[in-house]
Amino acid sequence: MTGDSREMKVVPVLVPMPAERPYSYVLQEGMEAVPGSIVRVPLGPRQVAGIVWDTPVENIESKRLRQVEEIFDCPPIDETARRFVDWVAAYTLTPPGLVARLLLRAPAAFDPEPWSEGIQLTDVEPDRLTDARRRVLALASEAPAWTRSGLAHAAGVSSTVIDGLKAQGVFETVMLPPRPVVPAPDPSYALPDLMPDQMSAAQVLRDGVASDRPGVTLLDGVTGSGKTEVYFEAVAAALAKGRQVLILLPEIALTQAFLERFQDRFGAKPAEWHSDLAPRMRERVWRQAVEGTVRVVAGARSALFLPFKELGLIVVDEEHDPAYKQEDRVFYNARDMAVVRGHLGKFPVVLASATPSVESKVNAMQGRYTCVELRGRYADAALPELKAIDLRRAPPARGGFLSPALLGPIRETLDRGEQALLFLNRRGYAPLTLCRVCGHRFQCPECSAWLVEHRFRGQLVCHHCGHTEKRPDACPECGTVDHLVACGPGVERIAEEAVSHFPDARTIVLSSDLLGGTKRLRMELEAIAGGEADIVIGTQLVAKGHHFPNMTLVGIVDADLGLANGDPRAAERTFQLLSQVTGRAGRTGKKSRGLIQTYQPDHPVMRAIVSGDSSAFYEREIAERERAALPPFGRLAAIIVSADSRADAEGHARGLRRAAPDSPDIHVLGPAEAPLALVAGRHRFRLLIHGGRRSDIQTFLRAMLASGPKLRGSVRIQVDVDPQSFL
DNA sequence: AGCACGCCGACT
DNA sequence: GTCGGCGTGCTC
Repeated sequence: MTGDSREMKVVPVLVPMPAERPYSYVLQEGMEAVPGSIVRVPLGPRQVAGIVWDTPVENIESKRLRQVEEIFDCPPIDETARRFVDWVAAYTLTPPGLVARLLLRAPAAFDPEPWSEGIQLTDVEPDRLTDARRRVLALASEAPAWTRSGLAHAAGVSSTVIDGLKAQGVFETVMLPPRPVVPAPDPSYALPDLMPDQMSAAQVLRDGVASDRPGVTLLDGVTGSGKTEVYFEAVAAALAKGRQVLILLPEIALTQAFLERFQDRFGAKPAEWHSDLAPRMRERVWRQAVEGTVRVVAGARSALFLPFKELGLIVVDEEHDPAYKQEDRVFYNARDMAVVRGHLGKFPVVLASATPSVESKVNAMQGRYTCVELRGRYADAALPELKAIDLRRAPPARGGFLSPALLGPIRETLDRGEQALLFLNRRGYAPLTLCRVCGHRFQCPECSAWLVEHRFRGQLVCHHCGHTEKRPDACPECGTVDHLVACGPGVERIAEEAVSHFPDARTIVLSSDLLGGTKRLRMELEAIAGGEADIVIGTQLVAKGHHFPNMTLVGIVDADLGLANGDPRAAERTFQLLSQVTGRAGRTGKKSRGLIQTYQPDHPVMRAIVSGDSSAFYEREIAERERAALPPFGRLAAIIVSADSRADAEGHARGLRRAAPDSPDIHVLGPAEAPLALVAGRHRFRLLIHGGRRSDIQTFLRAMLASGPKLRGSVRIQVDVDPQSFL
């Protein structure tokens, strides 16, 4: 070796920005990095954390290279997690750097947690004993080490007592390792008492975990059939094997009640991971996941990107829930990516739901997933009696929206001292306001959607873009005063109607525009569960999580709402939503019922809900999707327009339909649902195409470019993958 | 993603 | 004459 060519060690580093490939950096003298090491590197004017990657480094002029500043004292991100980042990046058309950023969401966690100072007993005897000293010494021998304040507090003495003993040498200082965020769960803490079908289902899941058999199991069980207890057995099996477990839940379902159920089974709570976790806790969970201290994490979708040391099972509860889709920056569906992570890590994945998504049903039918069904219900959770109210036969009184066939049962429920829930998935007072004189309709100036009246706030609000304006008294078109009429119902209007019928009942409206945010919402939900309301009128946020022990009547105000909005998943969503909402009435132990107001009592969704048998509904839905070449059957070019978010996409779709009337059917789905993307310009505009032949897509694009909205720059096809190729 | 640079409209 | 809008380009 010649003197001037001292060996320079160059490493690829994935930096947290939209780079298509890792950047190259030079290691300083004596630095040792392996793939997965977390490093601090200069990037432009600032310093960022990046991950040492393993794709070969290509030649960069050496004068452009900059040095790695620091290698963090942190276990390297493992091979599986790195392949997962690459996979997600390729599948979602996201630069790998941005995906890597999801893994690095806890900046302070790259340095080890500090050890804290503690004390432990020595052989030295104190010079004399006092009452306080006796208590301290008695307690101190019960554990190997204590913190100074912890021991003082436990013994009920001032910490000066400890200081005195320490000065004599009775205690000595020791360094204590960081405290685990949660105690270790014990897989055999409280073995459950399972019913026969739960037992066999649990056995299937346990076997999958025990035999290290990777693969996906769809756990399909009606509300109240005990799915949670069943998948807890899979969790127990994974824990017993020394593996970590991730339980994914839609954010709203991550409740105290769930954590307590887990604690009842395993003797300790799981670590939590969600968006409003305190930063300090977030860092501790991240660090303890990578070090393997934390054994079970219950988290929202972003928990999928925690750098687990030895993950051995993922459970996706409520797998059908749209909250698993992330539609900003990195577009992904956490349920699908969980399947991928399991596949790459060669461990099992359990998808649980009472109303599985059509995709998962198809995957189960076609043998990609193992299907485990739970049919039975606990005795004390008998199904509610469900009935459709045919609004053509029993119409509401003029100007109202509640049928006499629903009002009667509400009265009876109130008379029994029980609670009623009226469900309407529409915020505000009325979805449309018009002028009775000239017919003017209030529209959003930004996006041309109808403005929704919010009477409590005295505003007109666009539910699309958030635009608000004051509700005027006069028509802006013809100037006539006091002739504006509200059309159609929203929850506020239903509340008004309920109050007029039942003035003595305590009525409450629950919707996401409730002032006071999630905290207030949680309090309201608890108050309702505690019996502080008689009639609850709510949007879809009442569908999840909470148990209302005295809720014996559920009325669906407009079951048809949402069936006719052009969304290819409209029927599926409605089925899932209605079945969750009617399920709110089924867990009381008392006789309960669900009444469903509809103009289409023969619609497959209504039949499925009322009969409790969804098989015909799924069959039809699958056939329909297959015919229309919609997901999960992406064979033909079903064109989906999308942009940076679903709301944006709706706007683009409207523009596109106007500009290119000959374009194929345009279905708007969120970006997270579409694996093949055409990118026009840079960020502005994204067309996502589900399935389809490249030639069809190009034909469509050519037509669109000729007649469509102005597209910046060139249009290119980035990726071409089959939506199910990961299985 | 962040950040700098750069080129056209309303202001002390 | 400048402040500041956001369009464009770059980061090993």
